[in-house]
Order: sequence, then structure tokens, then C-alpha cells
Amino acid sequence: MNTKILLVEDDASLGFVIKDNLEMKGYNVTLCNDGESGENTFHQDAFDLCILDVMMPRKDGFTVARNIRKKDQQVPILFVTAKSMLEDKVEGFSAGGDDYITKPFSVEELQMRIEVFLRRSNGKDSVDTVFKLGKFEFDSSNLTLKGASSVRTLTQKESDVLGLLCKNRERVLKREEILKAVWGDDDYFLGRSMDVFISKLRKYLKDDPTVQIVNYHGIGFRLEVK
Amino acid sequence: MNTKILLVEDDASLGFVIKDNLEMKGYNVTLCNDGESGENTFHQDAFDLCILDVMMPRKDGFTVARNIRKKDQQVPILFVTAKSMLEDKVEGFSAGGDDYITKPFSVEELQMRIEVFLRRSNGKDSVDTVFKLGKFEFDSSNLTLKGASSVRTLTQKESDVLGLLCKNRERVLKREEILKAVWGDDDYFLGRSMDVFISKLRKYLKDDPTVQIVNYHGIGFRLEVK
DNA sequence: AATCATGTTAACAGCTTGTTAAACACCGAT
DNA sequence: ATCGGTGTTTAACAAGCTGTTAACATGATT
Repeated sequence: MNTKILLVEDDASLGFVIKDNLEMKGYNVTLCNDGESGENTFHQDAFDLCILDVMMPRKDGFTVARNIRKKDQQVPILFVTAKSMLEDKVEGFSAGGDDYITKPFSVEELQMRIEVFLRRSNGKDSVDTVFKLGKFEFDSSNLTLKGASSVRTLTQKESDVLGLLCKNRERVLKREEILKAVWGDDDYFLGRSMDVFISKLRKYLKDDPTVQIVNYHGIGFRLEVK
Repeated sequence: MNTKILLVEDDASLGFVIKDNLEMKGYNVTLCNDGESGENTFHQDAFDLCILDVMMPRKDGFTVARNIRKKDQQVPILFVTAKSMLEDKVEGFSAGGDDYITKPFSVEELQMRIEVFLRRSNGKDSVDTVFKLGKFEFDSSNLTLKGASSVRTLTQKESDVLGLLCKNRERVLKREEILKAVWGDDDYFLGRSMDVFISKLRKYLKDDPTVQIVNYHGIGFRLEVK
């Protein structure tokens, strides 16, 4: 499988070196040189892993990570920090997490961390059932959709459809895929039924315009969070 | 089981780092960045543990804890304090079963405390069988439901069902889960039987309208205390 | 413009749940 | 064994909710 990595690093030469090395190891790396473009890029595509420099001029790595987490709670994030930066805030955590790597580091070291992450995210079938969707929080096992001020209870099917969209966020799901997964079959009437559900879900989500179920004509749907 | 943790921390970076690390360890963490939203969130969902920063601008952690305690006497609360904080202030609370941790701390340290809490509260389940339900007090081992003026003795099954609802308060229990747990099996007639029990329990609890067993159509039931 | 795909709403049929009462099963005492 | 009492299950009916379908509106593609 082609592993897609988002690398956000303001130091152009360091960024290039990391990208180049990782690409030689067979990863597909997208490099952004500031936090802003990093976020934008993340929103436009689906990545298996993010590597964020903590110290960057305009937007630091934590801020970028927070915004990424608003959209995707599951993607692993690896922070790159300088030793000097580890003050009382981060200090304790760097020791315990596989989530932090301190400069300077070797490519092998970095690759080891990456492999640990990917093994974990592949091997874990302990599926997280809570998704953040803009200002909403959707719990697919409790069938609840929490908004800013209200909590709505979804039906099982509504939850099935929304859950599937969440799991495949930023990816186009074919009509047939959704029908097979939720209804177990695919015919004209079930398709129309699905359209009704999409319509209902859009209504539920309309309070936050950054969350959208976008139709791809003749193909299917895609859940986008901007 | 998926352990739900409520984290109230006003420092956004620190909050994020803690949340992210705990989620990597497999916990389900909800982060609130002020006391007010922390309390609201607590009222909308069920948590197994609360982590509260003591020093927060508008509402400090102790105030939040007091308000949480008004509703739930059992949930463990872990306070995060700075070293400079007066120890005797904190000790008053730690005596009541809660604990505190001083900044800075490592993820391992935090996780250790969490595990201690959860082990204790799991072990406690077999000992502590008394639940407060609005103006009622339900003792699941003595099979008694004390109201304002009367004491009713429940049957074993009535008590089993109410006990299960209490243990999963503010959480949707699937019909199947209740049937498996109380009846050991799940079929149509047992389901109807359960409905009869729910009906009876509602009758017993009708003196206090803040206590409600709410049906989630096609899904199950949830005990709510407003 | 013509055609097909999708968006949206409302109504209906079928299934789920609430409730009451009767039937059944179990148990101890007579 | 019979009886009464207690607790649970089954039956029956009422009320409510959900998913599907139909019908019509809008949008995309050729």
C-alpha cells in the first residue's frame, strides 16, 4: 500500500532532506513549508500520517494539530521538536509518547517511529466510534449527534450511513459501496432511499457550513470538513 | 471497554497534548477549555473519570468539582495543580477519594493515576451498590428503592434491570445488551418481558419527574437524571 | 432541449414500544 | 396433593416511530 504522509516543516532544506529520504523508503510525501498550507493540504486530501514541526513562525505545530484533529481524530501525528523547546509543558510527554521526536534525528529513527504508528493504526480494530465533524460530535455507538447547544439522537440507519461517511472522510464513496454496506443490496429503490437519508443528514448538519456531504454526479458522495 | 474521560484545561496547548496522548493510549477524551463548558458537557454525557485543572480563569477546578458532585458522588476526579498550590487546600478533596497531580508530569505518571482510579472504581462496583436517583435512593444489593415517604422492595429482576440502567446512566443501553445481561438471551418474547419491566420501573419512579427511563426507538433505553 | 441523476417532502405500511391483564410457574404452608 | 401468594412471561391492543415509496422539483450532462 502506498502510505501518504503530510510533512509540515518551515525549514526548507530540512524539509527537503526528510521528504527525499522518506520517498526513497517508498513513502508518498507531501511537503508544506508553513502551518497554514499544511492545514489546507490536509483538508484537500486523505493522509495516513502527519509529521509536524512544533516551532514554526506563523502557526506552530500544536495549532496545526488541533485543527487537523477537528477534522480527523484518528490520523497519527508525529511532532518534531527541538530539545530546548521541551519546557514544563511538553517535557514529560516526550518521554512517554511515540508521538514526539527531537531534533536532530536520523532517518532510520524517524522511519522506526513511522512504522510503529502505522502498525498501530492498522492493527487496531478497536474502532473509535466518536467522530468530530466541525462543531458537531458524532458518536456512532451511542447514535448521538451533539451540536453546539443540542443533542440529537439518530436512528440506526442514519447512524450507519453517517458512520460510513465518517470512516471514509475526504474520500468519494460510490453509491454502490454505501448501499452494500448499509442496506446489503443495491437496486434503484434502495438508492432512492439512500438519497432520502443523505437529505436528512444534511439537514441535521446544516448548522455548520464547513461540514458538507458533497454529491459526485453518477458516482457517489463524499464527506468534507473544511 | 472504552473509558470516557472528561478533561477540563484552559491552556489550549497543554490540553491538546494531554488529550492526544491519552487518546493514543486508547482512552476516549473530551476536552473542554473552561469550567463552564466542562460542567455542561458533564451533564450531557457519562464519564468514567474527570481531570480538572485547578487554576482556570472564570471557574476554577474546585468549583467545577463541587457542581459535578451535586450530580454524581461516584465519579473519580483528578485535579491538576501547579507545585506552588497550597497542599492543604487540595488535601481536603483528596480525602474524599479524589486525587491530584502536580505540573509538570509525564504521561506515564498520569496514566498510572488513571489506572489506579479505574481499578478502584471497578472493584468498588461490587461493594458500592447504592445509587442516588433524584429524590430516590436505590440499593441494588438490598433490593430497596427509598422514596420521599415510602420504601419499596423490588424483585430480583426489577433490581437487575434498574441496576444495569444505573451503572450505565446517561448512556444508551441496547435492548440486546440488557437482555443478554439480565436474561442471558435475546429473543422476541424476552424483549416483550423486558418492556413490561421497564413499564413497572417507570411506575415506581414516577414520583420524581427528573428521573426518566427514555426509550430510543429501535435501539434501547437510557436512564436520565436531569 | 432532452435525458438522466439527485434533492426534497409527505404519506403509508409495518414494525417497535407502552401498558394492562390474564396465564403460567414456582414455592411454602396447610 | 391442594391452596394461596409471589414473580415472570405471554397475550392483546393502543400508540408511536421509522424506512420506503411515490411524486415532484432541481440540477447535471450530453
